[in-house]
Amino acid sequence: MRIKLKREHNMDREEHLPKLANMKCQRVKAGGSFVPSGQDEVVEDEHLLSEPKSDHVAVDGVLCYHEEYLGKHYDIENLSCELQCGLKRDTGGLDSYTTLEGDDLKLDALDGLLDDVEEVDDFDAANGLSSACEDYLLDFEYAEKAQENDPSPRERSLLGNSSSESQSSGLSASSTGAGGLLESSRMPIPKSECKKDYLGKTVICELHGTSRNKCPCQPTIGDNIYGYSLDIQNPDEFDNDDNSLVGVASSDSAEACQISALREKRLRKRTQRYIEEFSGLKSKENIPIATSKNKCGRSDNKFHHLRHRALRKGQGEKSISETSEVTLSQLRLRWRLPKKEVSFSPVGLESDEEPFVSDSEDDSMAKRRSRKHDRRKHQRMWTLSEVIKLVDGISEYGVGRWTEIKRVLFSSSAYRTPIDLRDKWRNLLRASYAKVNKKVAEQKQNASRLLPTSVLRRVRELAKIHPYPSGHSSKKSCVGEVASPAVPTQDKGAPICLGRRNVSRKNSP
DNA sequence: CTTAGGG
DNA sequence: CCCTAAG
Repeated sequence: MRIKLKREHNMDREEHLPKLANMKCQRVKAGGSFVPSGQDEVVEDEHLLSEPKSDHVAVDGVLCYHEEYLGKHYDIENLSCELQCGLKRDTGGLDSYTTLEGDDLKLDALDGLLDDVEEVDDFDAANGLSSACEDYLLDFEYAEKAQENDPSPRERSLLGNSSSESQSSGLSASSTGAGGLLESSRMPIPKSECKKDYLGKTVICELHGTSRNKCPCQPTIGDNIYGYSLDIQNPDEFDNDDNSLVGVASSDSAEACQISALREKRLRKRTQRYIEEFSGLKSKENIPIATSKNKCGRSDNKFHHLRHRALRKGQGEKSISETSEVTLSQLRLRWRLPKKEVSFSPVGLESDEEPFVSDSEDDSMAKRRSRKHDRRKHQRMWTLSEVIKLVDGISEYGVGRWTEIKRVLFSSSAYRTPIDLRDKWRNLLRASYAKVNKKVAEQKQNASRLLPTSVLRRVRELAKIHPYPSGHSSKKSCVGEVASPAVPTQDKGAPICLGRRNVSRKNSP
């Protein structure tokens, strides 16, 4: 999105702009559900790919096949020239597009491009770093160009600076002139390719420089180069953006895999792998996980927010911080961590659990599965709030109505299945029994890890009411009894059970 | 499909 | 958590 907008703004020829703008908007909206959009787009892409037309080619090229095309159809020089032209005009560099876009073809190409971008974004979308991918892609092209073109040294220097800046700055860099330049340069490339005829030759100075800068070393071209450049360049970006990248990689990995499988070959593969590795290495940084569910919002917001969040982190949003701001690495750890951290989060606060982690988690999970065939889904700690919800749900709906409870209380948390609820309940019961038997003393000892007494009490009560195995004894519908018998150990003054839960449900069936 | 039960 | 059997 951002890029697109940028382009529009940048475009010198505003006449065309409106068109593009509209188109873009539509697309975006239509795509609105970034994730879902994938299918259609994919189809399109394929279609495009199949077709030899330059326009399509351009698009494709952007995504994956860029190299081939370059080799076959284009003179890099031309491209670079065009690109540069665009760049020259303004740092935005999108101009090239604008010029190109005048034609329908151009538009198409653009759309395709955009779509692709969006798709890419989709991946990221979850995480909200749309730009990262693009940058990534662009970089590739970039590298290629660099290789092919012979940039003049001086140019290089110029661009070099800018490029470096952009990288360093990370995503935000785009905003900066340098960043903009880079992006623009990259973006235009595809078009320029298509259009190379059009622009034919403008001067490339700047571009070359940039490209050069980045990948001065690469002698050869081709996949190797591709990878090469990638490695070289990305690190920086990753560092800066790694959040986004990582997030991206993690997010939607499943979808990504599917979609990517179609076209993306090396591009995505590398990225993911790369990302993963990096993520592993870079546990250091915190990656905020997107909390908001709506995808659109996400993509846009994330980007900006990420940093802010990082900054804010220290502050005290307990509940939120816990959930929302989890690094990938942290997340992993967290799965294995003792409950403490999680369980103690303030109960009420978590608006809940799920939003934040769910996406990232799912992604990560998917990722892992895909990678390792791990069957076991990584454990997700039950938070106190969750437990409470569960208990409430059970009290309300009765034991055994896991799906109901799931639906009502845990609808937000995708990762909790009815079975999970049941299992959790089972464990709670066990715990409650244990406690009862052992008495308070132990509770105190373990207190830190254990559930709050209130919860325990409730669990116990429920347990009495319905013994886990559905074979509930219809026994006590009434509260009074329940409270009295076993619970002595604790001081609970008032019978908790009564108020809320009706036992009735259970009996009925 | 959902639940129970066991691993 | 996962897997399987049973309703």
